[in-house]
Amino acid sequence: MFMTTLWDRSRQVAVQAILDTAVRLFAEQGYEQTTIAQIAREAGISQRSLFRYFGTKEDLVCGDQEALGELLRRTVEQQPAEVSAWDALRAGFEVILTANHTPERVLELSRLIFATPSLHARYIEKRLRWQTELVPVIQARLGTTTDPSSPDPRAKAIVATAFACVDTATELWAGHDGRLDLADLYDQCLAAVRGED
Amino acid sequence: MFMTTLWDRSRQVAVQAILDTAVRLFAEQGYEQTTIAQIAREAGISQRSLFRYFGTKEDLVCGDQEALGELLRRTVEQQPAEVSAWDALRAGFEVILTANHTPERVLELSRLIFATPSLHARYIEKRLRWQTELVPVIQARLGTTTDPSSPDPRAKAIVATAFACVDTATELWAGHDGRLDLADLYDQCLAAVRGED
DNA sequence: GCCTTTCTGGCAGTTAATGCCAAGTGGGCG
DNA sequence: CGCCCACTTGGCATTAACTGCCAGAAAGGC
Repeated sequence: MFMTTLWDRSRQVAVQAILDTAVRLFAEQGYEQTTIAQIAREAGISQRSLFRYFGTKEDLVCGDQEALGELLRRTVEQQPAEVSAWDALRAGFEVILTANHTPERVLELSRLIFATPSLHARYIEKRLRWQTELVPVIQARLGTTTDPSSPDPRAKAIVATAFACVDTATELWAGHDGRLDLADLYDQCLAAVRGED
Repeated sequence: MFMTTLWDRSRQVAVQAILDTAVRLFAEQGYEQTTIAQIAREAGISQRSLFRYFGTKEDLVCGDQEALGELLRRTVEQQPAEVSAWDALRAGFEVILTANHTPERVLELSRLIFATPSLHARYIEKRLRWQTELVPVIQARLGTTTDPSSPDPRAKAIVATAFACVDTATELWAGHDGRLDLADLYDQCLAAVRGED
């Protein structure tokens, strides 16, 4: 049923308000210099409730990635069978890009993540979970290896490399204030790695 | 001068004692369940001094990586000019591998790192610093790009990919209790990514 | 309107980490 | 040996990120 309870709605509003406050403060004075207490105060919420919405401070920046990971996996999975592993991953990344928030918000968050080592690390860690979910999908697309006695690292390696290129492209993109084309940068990274193309 | 003062020596002893205590406790009861207070108590040192030796709890596991990063950078840098970027990086990784502790200790630490999210994040963070240090070295080996107007993502992408393969190989290696050859796994990963070879 | 379910806020407590200061210890020197 | 300087150590207080607990408020079903 379309039972959007008031709880759900006010929750959505609260989450957005907290998120806006947090991102603004992070941009103004840096991530480490901003305390949870300050965010809670300015967002008009108790510290305790803030921790109920976002389990950790880092989740304020890279928290909503679970849904995106699911979208990515499904997109890659549903590519036609004749599409190569690399192209399937590329298609997935493309969808994620457009499904994201506004480009300005993405740019702001990217800058924050790449400027804060602990955030960058946590961000990559979240993405590692996406990677493990994608490995079987890519493995299926590669077919079985000729030697079934030793484990097949191909899928793992391909997925890890694709993400490394996404990361590299995003960092460059954020460093140039979004003036370059992200998809184009990704292609350049992949070309540099794979030689031909 | 070769002035190995008593301070330096006792410092070395203390560091080793703390490290042994910490790794043992982490293996016995897990990383998160072990407190700094407990490590300090069992190592016979004050909590305050422990923090002077190791700035953070995470450094107890992946702390001595600064020296390794330096070694890696220098090794890659000193490869002959005719060695390709990929081979130079491979040579660097090879040196690091053998320069490390005993394989058992490495295996133990790897398992701990891959099993503990916060440790994994910190480990990634340290490696990201290695990457940024290596990018100019690889860039020099690649030569300048034909189009100087747009930034050159090649070095960044190559370094990121090489590390992604190291990470993939290490995870597989740790998952198989070190029964496989790490260098061999790395080569397989790179072959899967780069096609030929 | 009443009762159950769920959410909220405050409070105390834990843990990692940092600054400060007094006390201890090694090392050089007359 | 005794003295002084440099450096280290340990305890204390403090901060910031979390977590558990409990009382009270708000929402939803009847």
